[in-house]
Amino acid sequence: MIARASQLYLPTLREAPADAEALSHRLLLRGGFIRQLGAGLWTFLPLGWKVHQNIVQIIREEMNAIGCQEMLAPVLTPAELWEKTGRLSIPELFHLTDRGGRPYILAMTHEESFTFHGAELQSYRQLPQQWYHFGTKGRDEPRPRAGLIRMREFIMKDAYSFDRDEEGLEVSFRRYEAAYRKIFERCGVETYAVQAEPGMMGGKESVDFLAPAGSGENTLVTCENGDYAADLEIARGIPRDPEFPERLDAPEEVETPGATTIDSLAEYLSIDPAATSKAMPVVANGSVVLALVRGDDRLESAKLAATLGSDFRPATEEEIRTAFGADPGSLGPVGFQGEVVADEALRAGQFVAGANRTGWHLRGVEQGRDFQARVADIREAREGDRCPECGGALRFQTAIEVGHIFKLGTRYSEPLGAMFLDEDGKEKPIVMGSYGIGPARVMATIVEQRGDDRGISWPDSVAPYAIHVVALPGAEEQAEQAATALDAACYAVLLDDREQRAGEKFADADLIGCPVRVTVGKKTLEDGAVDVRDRATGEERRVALADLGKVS
RNA sequence: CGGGACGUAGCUCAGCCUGGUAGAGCACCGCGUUUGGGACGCGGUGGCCGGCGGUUCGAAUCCGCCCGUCCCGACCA
Repeated sequence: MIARASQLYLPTLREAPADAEALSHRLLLRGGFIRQLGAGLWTFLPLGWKVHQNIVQIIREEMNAIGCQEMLAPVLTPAELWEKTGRLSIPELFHLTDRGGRPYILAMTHEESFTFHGAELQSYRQLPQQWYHFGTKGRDEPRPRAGLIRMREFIMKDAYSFDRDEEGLEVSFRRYEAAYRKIFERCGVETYAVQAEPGMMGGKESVDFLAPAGSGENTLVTCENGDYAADLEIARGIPRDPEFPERLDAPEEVETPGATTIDSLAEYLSIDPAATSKAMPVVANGSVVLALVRGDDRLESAKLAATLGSDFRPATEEEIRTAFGADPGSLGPVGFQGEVVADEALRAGQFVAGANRTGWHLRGVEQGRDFQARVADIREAREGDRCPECGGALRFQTAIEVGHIFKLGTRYSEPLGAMFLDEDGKEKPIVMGSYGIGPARVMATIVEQRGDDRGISWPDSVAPYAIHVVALPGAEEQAEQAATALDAACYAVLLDDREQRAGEKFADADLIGCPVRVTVGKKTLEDGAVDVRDRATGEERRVALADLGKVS
């Protein structure tokens, strides 16, 4: 079937709305792939849906290839299931009731639903199982953004593995990891698999697939030598060494009037900001904990939360005065009665710290001698750090999270009673994993990574059409012939048969981004030829009309 | 949820400060000339100026409330 531009709903735009900033947002909108219905709500127009379906099909094939079975679970879900797993209070969850007042939620992911069905598995003989679906997710995002990058409703491929034990889960997990690499490769997307925080999934181990892009919500940290990649939230970097002042045998008080920031403190004392320490009092589990990082560093809250094993919040000024007897800006670990968590960078050396006396600091404060701290990696890696593996330079890029896989363990099987009887006759909870990919995010990522100022450049694997035949005035018939020949050779063909000027057709072709453009016009028809142009490279060659369909 | 901005034609925006019958470019429709990189001329269609209330003889314009959208942050499988 030849698609005719004159009949397609393909509303391309010369300009993007002023509020569209991300490249993928602008180009998908301008190319007539998507349209907005509301905040975080997007309709896929015919071409956009084609691309989405192509990505879905690649994912489907790779899931099937590892023995994963496709099914479909509803979006509307009895709230009871989420009550049992304790996830009913997640703020992003959409709640609703039916006419009888019974509570439901819109699934934002389907662990509960799949585990509910997994509970029907009875025996180790039925394990392992791998199930997946392309399910619609609803999320009451506080801030949808950037077109397809963060939506309130979207389709996700989520898969769930059911194993007897941790060893089985490990095998399943690695299989998905390998399948994901193939999927992203086939979609033409550059990704890095990195260790990540499990977040609300509450699992043990998780691997994030991050794709560097011009826009995105994650920061990918990679080493120039290719031996390290991590999400900024957990990235380890080696900071430069501070220039320490002369060593002191004991801390020494120094008056620092008005020096409440690291910059002003370092300037006042004429020392390297890296030779100071920054005190960040937080409240975790009802008590004040002092998080201490080097003066030139920033606290990475995800790392601190992981170290503390719980969420925390900044302490209020009142809590600070009660716990330290001083104002913020003069706080330090010496003499503090609560727990101190100090960053690795403070393990050795003497630093300036707040004296817990407003307007005063201490010089020569040493961890282990002057105060006792739990030493952990709680700083945010930053530009200029060196690689923890090889000492190479670290690179920071914004990235889109296109996939995330989790080892769930028995987080869901226990509360939902998904038990099986093992060989030894004992009842055990099923050990689970969950594995997600957002096809729309993959789509946005492809545009981010491959788009240019003129438009999109789809890889063959996901392109809405393989070949875009542009019919120029006076060559309509020959363009039909060319399209027919290509169609017969099994190419998906888009024929631009609209009554438009050449320039507009070319501009639209560049924007829409089919891999190959065939230009049929009077200029070359005298020689019985057409121009075949590669969208990605811009290379053009002349091919005899009679040879079309024989070559790719 | 905090900070900022915006809402006028399908799209991009002007008009608002200083109240007095709603504008431009692009798009769209018709005719003509053009036709290998977003043409030109002539003539047209299209707007509850986000909503409600207030001030005023009179509100797109001033004031208040609400709604919506975007950006930064918080948040985020």
